[in-house]
Amino acid sequence: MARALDVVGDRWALLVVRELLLGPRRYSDLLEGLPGIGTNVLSTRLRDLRAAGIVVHRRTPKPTPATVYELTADGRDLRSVVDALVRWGARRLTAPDTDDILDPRWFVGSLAALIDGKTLVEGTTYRLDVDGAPFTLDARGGDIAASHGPPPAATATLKGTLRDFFNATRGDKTAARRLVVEGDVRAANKLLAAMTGAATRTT
Amino acid sequence: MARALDVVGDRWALLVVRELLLGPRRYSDLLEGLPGIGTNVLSTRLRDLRAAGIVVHRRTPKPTPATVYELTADGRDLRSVVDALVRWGARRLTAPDTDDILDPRWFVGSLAALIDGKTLVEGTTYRLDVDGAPFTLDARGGDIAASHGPPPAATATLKGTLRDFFNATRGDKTAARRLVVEGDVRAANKLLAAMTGAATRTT
DNA sequence: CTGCATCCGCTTCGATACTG
DNA sequence: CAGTATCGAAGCGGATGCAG
Repeated sequence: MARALDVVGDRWALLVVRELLLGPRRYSDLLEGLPGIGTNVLSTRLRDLRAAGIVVHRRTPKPTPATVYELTADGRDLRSVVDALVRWGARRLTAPDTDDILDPRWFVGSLAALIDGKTLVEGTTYRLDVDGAPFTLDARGGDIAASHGPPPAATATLKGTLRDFFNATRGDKTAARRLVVEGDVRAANKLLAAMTGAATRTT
Repeated sequence: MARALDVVGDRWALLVVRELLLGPRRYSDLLEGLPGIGTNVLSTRLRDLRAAGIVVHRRTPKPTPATVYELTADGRDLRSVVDALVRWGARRLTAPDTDDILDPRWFVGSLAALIDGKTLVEGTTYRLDVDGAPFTLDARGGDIAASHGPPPAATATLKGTLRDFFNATRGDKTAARRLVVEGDVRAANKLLAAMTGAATRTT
């Protein structure tokens, strides 16, 4: 464990990994996704994570010149660590302070960790539109992989505000009913059922 | 996750938790179990962890006056986080450097995280004597709980040097055969089989 | 505009020394 | 044994500068 903490024990390392678990991101995306990190710290973290073989950066000269950072296979394996932290931290999140949950990305990432993927049908792909931002939820191998951006093809789509999504995970069925469902209604209801109360479950 | 890291994201916090997962410990035990921590940092961490409801300290006036620190239920739940880190870090532990693995406590704690508890018989209690230090391994609920000290009653006992134990987890069958088995041989062999190659498995 | 590097004030760390 | 006090060094958060 000490070896693991040598690599991802720094204050921001796991938060950077968490951002990249949703898909590749640019330097400035990471900066705004990690409020308060400071540009020097981010560049140092990225360099360290790159040296540790957790992150790679790649240029995308296709449409616009930019560099994106993404996780290696080793980095993606940190999802078990991130998920464990999310699950443990979710129970201590007693008060849904208005300032606490700001970013749809954070919500979707946590959601994937909190839902029991085994209650969903293997291979189902969901599209979530949270405050207008599209995300993909993929049920495979008994757990759920989240990524930003819309899926090529979705089994079902859920749309709604971040607040309604959030309250739904805390057991608010009224909020859950406010979410707009499209596509396979049966599949959507399975996800809704799994979501409901996800943040308050002990497991 | 940010909330979780607020509490256990500090440099030594999870290492302190890891020590206490093996059972209650005194201040000076923790100091020597965490090389390089510095007494002021330890006292600060313990105060913070106590304020967060993860650790409590209790006086034991029975035989000798001393203060022991132990985890609350919330603190014990961090085992999933610690185990995830151990499993992730184990694969990066390529070289079995002679200086890397020093403490039998660290080995036993990692072992419990790396073994698949479902291959053992529910309720089995093992005693491990590693370099003469006794430990308890309890198979319950599909995973394995490790603690320091001998069990009241053991189904089987394994004795050996730390090096032999360690090499056994890396697939060295010669080292595994050097371990002395007492008690229920069938149960002991189940554990040995689960141990063998535990550190190199991908899962 | 993106992807950093540099400087600066401040907190925290690690080590040592000291006390109830 | 169980910490507190002190101190230099390192790292963090923030602002700014700057090349591609």
